[in-house]
Amino acid sequence: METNTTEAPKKSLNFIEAMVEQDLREGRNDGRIQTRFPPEPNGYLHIGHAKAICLDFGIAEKYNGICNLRFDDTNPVKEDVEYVDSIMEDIQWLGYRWENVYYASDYFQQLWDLAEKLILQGKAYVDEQSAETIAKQKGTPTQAGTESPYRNRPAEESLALFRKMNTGEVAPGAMVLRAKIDMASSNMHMRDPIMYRIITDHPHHRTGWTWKAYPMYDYAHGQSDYFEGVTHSLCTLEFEVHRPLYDWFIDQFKDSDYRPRQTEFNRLNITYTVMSKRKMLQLVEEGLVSGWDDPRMPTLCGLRRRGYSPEAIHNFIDKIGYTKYDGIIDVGLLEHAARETLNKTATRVNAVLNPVKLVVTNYPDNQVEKLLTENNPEDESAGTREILFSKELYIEWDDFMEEAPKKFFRMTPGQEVRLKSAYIVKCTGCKKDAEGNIEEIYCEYDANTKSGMPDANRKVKGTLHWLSTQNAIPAEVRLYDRLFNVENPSADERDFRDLLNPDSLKTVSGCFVEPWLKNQPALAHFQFQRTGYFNIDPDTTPERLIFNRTVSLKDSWAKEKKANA
RNA sequence: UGACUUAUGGUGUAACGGUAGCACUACAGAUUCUGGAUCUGUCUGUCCAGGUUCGAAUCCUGGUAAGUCAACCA
Repeated sequence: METNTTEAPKKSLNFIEAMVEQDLREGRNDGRIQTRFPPEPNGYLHIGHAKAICLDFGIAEKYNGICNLRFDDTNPVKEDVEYVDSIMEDIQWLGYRWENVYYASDYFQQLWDLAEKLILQGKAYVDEQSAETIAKQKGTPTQAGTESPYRNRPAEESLALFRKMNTGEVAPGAMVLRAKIDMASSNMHMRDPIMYRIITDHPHHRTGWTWKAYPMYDYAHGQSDYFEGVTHSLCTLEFEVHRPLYDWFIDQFKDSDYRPRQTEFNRLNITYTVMSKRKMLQLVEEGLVSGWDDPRMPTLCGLRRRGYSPEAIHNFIDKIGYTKYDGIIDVGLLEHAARETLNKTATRVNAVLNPVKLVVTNYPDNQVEKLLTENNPEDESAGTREILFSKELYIEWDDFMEEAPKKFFRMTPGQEVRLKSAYIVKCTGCKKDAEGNIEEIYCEYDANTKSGMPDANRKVKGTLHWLSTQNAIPAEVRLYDRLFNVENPSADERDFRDLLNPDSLKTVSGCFVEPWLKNQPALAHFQFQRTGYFNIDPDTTPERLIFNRTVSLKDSWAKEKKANA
């Protein structure tokens, strides 16, 4: 008796979902689930952030919780509203809605009050040593640090100085507030970490010049979680060593059973790609790419411009999973996710990237026919459209060989091929100039083999895409390849700029496409039949139609050619 | 020569003490009006050494390897 044959196979939980379900079973935090996505507004979101976003928002969605967006804006030197806007746009593009938007800067007063309390309890002190001295005293991972001479100053003294830190009376760098924990801890982060530093030369993007002393990440982040009622604070592996400090701060202030908990997962690495904000910024600033939204960039705006849909991103994130193992994902998986998603939705069109003229010698000179072709064989509801056939056509250079190997199923003298949605034609030769360069190719068509007619079912090995010279319109096509030549640029000892792939962008002009593509909106995506998935670049103007290649189609002929080369 | 974390085919990810499975890749075949798509099949794996157990990828001990940490960044 099989009762559940119609049920989808149960997808196994990742370790975070398993943890959440256990927390739910145990009634932790009253069964409440709350997460947050906490970007610093100092750069554009990339595919690695998408992984975190899908987890933060996904967990909340799945377990009837809420997820807030919180900007961790505690360092006015680096942050800007420009980034706030793009971050919100990208999250929404991915299809998520936050419950609330918060800013760590919303809590500056609360954080300040708590810090004063900590000082009064003798758990924090103002240190007047220089940054260098403090760094030196910190010790090394294998060597304990030494205590600051200011460590045991009276609490009232620290409090008075702390207040001065925020009035402008104290120069940046002259004083910091430190938590008094353990200078001998094996965890460097517990060696009296800095809680506040003075920044006076940059206005904060939200609070302006109001504050002179700003809280550091470790203090502000955990407490913000606590203020908001976050239950699951999910972050990447490099924050693992921060967790004891996160917990320490929570312990100092916690006044009920509620407690947020930090859990770390592996960040996303992809082959032939860099995922560091610093390196991306460098690529942009040094003009090595055209901008944050260069289609070769792993930023969300770059992927969007490249032709990736939110569905393709989700599809990819679903495949890679969440663990604590710091590996590197094959970029082929990202490409596969794009093909898989686009295959179902992209309208098939004819586009000839590298055209050569094909003359159907036995076709009437001035005749033109309208033929029907399907928009998407994967989706019958996509319907059909008309295309124009005439005596003179364009086909790809790659589809002709005067002397071809046996496995070449395309245009070569004496061989029959099908012109997609049109006729079966037989190649009869070509015309050459004085130097022997081929100028045009000749063939004869069989009038009884028009698509839909009985003779059209004749077996031919190859089917070619084509365009009529009567109505094809010119276009520019940008072909993208991986940005880097080495699998793992971050692990390479050479300067990452020396590892760039010089052929990551090939601009091809003189292409031809179907005329109706002129009127499509930016980012609209298509499959260029037998070639790949392409979308309309926002640089497109009425005079200049530009396409980006999102990803090529799998090409077993290219593989065959390579194998025999 | 410290602390924390991790280790399953080429890559990523399952198996929660009981048949090592899935996806991508690669390779073969079927099919096809896209050399696309689809379908079928094949190759390849539990880091090492001990221990506990009827039984270990899973638990324990010890190695080995990798990642992270010494910003007044987040």
